[in-house]
Formats: sequence, C-alpha cells, structure tokens
Amino acid sequence: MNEVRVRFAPSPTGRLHLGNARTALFNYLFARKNNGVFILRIEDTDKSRSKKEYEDDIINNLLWLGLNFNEDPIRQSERISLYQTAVEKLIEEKKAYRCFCSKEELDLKRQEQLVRGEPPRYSGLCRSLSVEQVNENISKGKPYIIRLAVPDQTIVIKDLILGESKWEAKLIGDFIIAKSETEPLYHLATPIDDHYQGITHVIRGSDHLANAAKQIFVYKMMGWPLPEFAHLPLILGLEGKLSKRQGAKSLSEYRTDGFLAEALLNFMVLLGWHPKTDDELMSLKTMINEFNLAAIQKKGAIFNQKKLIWFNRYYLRKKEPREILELIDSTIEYFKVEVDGYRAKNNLFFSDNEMLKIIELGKERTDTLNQIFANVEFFFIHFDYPADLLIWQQYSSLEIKKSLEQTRVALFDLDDWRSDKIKEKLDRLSDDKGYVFWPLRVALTGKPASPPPFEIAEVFGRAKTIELIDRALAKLK
RNA sequence: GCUCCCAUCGUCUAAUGGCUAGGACGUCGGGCUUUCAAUCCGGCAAUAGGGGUUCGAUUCCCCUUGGGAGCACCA
Repeated sequence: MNEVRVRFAPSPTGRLHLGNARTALFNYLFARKNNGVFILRIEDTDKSRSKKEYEDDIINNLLWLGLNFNEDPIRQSERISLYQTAVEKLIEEKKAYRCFCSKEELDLKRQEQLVRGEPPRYSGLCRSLSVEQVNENISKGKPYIIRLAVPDQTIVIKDLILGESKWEAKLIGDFIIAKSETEPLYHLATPIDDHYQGITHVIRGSDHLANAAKQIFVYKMMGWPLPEFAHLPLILGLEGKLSKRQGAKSLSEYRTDGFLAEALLNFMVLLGWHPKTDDELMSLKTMINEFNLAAIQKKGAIFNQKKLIWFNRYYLRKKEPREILELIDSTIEYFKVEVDGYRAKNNLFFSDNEMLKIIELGKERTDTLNQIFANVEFFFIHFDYPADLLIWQQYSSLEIKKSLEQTRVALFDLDDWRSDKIKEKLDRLSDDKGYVFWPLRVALTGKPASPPPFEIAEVFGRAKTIELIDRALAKLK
C-alpha cells in the first residue's frame, strides 16, 4: 500500500476563502488520518491573474488555521519545462495537435451549437491538418493553441464521495491543454503535477467533477495510472452560491473580525461531514481521529453564520485571559492601537492584572475577539447617562440616593478591596439586591446591562469607584 | 440549451427495509439571578410530490418538481 499523498492546489487569484479553506482542511484531515503527506501547490499558470499577495494570504491563513503542509509548496510557474516536455511528447505521438482556428470562428461555432441544442465544444477541425499544413501555418506566424485529440470513449469517474458518473468524449470535444508549448493550461498542468508529485487522492470541490473527466483523458494519453478522486460538495449561501457579494468573507477578514481559528475549523468541518458520535465540539486532533472521507455528504451545505458565532463564543470563553491578551497583541494589532488610544486619551492606565480581569469580564459577553471590549468600554471611556437610569424598579429617587450613600460608606473603609469582599459587604446592606446593585452598576458603567458591579469596582479601585458613586449622587435630587 | 450531481426540522446533520425519525445551531417558554452573559429544564419544527417493489419504505427503482455544478486561449 502506497503512502497517502494529497494536495491543496489553489490558484493565487484571490484571498483564501471559506470554501477553499474547507477543501484544504479535508485534505489535511485525510492525510493526517492516514499518516500521509499534505502538500500545497500554487497553481499560477495564469500569469495575468496570479498575484504574490494572494499566495502569501493563502499560505499565512493555512498556517494560522494550523493546516501545516509537509513539503515546501511548489509553484506551477516554476515547472514549465515539465509541461513543455509533455506537450511535445503528446504532439509527437499525435495525441495532441496545434489548432489555428481564431477565437472569432470558435465563438461563432459555439453560438451555432447552442442554438441547435448541442453542447458547445470544438469540432476537431484542425485535428486533420497535415504536417505540411501545420508547418506552413507556423512559418507564416499564424497563432495557434494546443488541443488534446480526445478519443471517442466514455469515461467513468469513480468518485469516493459522489460515486460513479459517465462522461462521453463527444460531448467534451478536443479541449485546449496549452496556449503554447510553454504556456500550459489548468487541464494539463494539474494532472501532470498530480502524477509527478505522486498524488494518490485528488480531493477538491465538486465544481471540478467535470474537469476530472478531461484530466482522466490526459492521464490516459500519457499512459499514467489514475489517482483516486473525491469531490467535495460545495458550500452555498442562503440564496444560492456563496459569493463574495453574498457575505463570503476571506479568512483574513474573519480573522480581523475577531474569529478564532478553532471556531472556524470546527465550523468548517461540520459543513458536509459529521462525526459518528453526536459530539460536535472538536479540536483539530479529534477531527483527525474521527475523520472519514466516505461519510461526507453529497449535497451542498448552506453556510450558517449563527452557528459559526456560537462556536466562536464557545472557544473564546474557553480561552485564558492571558491567551486572549496575547491574541489581541499579536493578531489584531489595529485593535490594540485603538485601546491604547482610549487609555492615553482618558489617562486611564491599567496594570497587566487589571487588563486580564477586564478581558475576563469582556470575553464572557462577546461574539468575537475584536468586540471583546465593547461590553466593558466604560473602563476606557468617559461615559454619561440619564439620572433615571439609576432608579431600580419602584424606588424613589431619594431611596436610591440613600442606597448609594450606604454603599459609599460601606466601601469607603473596606479593608480588603477584592470583588468577593466587596460583594460580601454590600450583600449585608439590604435584602433587595437590586436596590443596592442596580444603582451601583449604573454609577460604575452608565449602562443597564453589565458584568457584576463588585467585579467592576475591584478593577476600578477604591478611589475611582468612590468618584463614580459621587457623580451618581450628584445626579439625584 | 446540453451534460453531470443532489434532495430528512429554518440551517448543519444522525438513523434503520420495521418502536414516539435522534443530536447541534437558531427560535419560543421557563428556572437560576441585581442587569447582561453563562448555565439548566422544556416546547415548536423534517423524510419535496406522485407512482411502483415489499407484509412493511425516509431507506430500493421510476417520473415530476426543486436545488447545485460544468459546458473559456480561468482555475
């Protein structure tokens, strides 16, 4: 039994998005599950659309997710001679030929075929050109492209996920495999690399199923054995295709929007696949153990943002405040700047311990990392609120004033300024907790909803707490 | 237009030719609670439709409908 070798082969024509990332994940899981090798191949044969920037984005985000590849990534643009040799061999053996038809002619024929209700494909006109005719055309400098001379056969794709499907050669036609000897196209470069890289399982999106038929012809013409194919169902948006316009964000965007790699991985793996057990919460390690290609769903999965958010909340809550602080510092730099801005502007500085406490309070109440301070912004900004907000239920303004005065006295000479001690002391003030804690919360936060006021008081410290209580008292007549 | 693929709660999915079709997210209601969050308990919610095969079909077959993908000198 050969070693399992799989590849993730994106073209660097855009940022890594969720659909691609899931394809990478499934390849990775399959490789790890089988103690195999996971390879990254950059398919940059289209020079005009490929960009280094996108290549970097893809690699950085794969690494961020933890989908490490085992070998150095290869670029198709650096393997031109490999494809050239293959093209020349195919032409030599009359398995491929130069086609001199112009684009205009082809467009016209395509239209005609469509009108007749036929699938649009090349007629094979130039296949019958003699060597002399070809040479004459070349010497005249007539432009050409290279087509595969597709034999009249029916291809059966045996897909590990989708099962068997049949594809007739006459409906495919002699497709183009290269623009020239040194400019290979996808349908040629991909099977060649898969062969020479010893890929045993081609795992990719099901939008490539029809391409598999074409590529199988290349394998046959080259006399190579076929790899296994597994075409993954596509991820769809609520209204059909998951497109950039429909909120399909790049991984980079999810990252700066405050999503955690753990959440994204866990969410993605459940799109089209499910573990045997009902336990959906999985680390990468658990996924590897549980993964099974045959259990992958055939139908496309619709992306459910709310579940992603739920996973994100879950993993955020599980993280230690220290880890979160590091994540904020390292991955969300712009946010650190923003927070530092708050602090400088308001002359509010917190020690590391105080920051950790703030994060602990914030992380319980946020969907995403970048929103972690949103619910505890009162620590960083000057806030104001209407006096009415201080009033708890049916109490009068005077009674609330009394409550705050009692709180002030109780806290003023509290020896041990810790949240549990603060709570303990305030608990004794009244049987109606709301009567004590509600006005204090509003005094300390300016908000009707917040973490417990005694926790906040601990971070603020005695002086700031008393100051804020005095501000509240001044609002009450 | 042609080819291929697909079809279980709103969404992701589990299950078996045979108990009340299970779980998760969401949603609704309740408990806890000073608020929010968290958490706990409970409810609503699905086998697209029509034919077969069978004692029996969500499961196997056919048709319809619906959805998706492909048909580039992109990948």
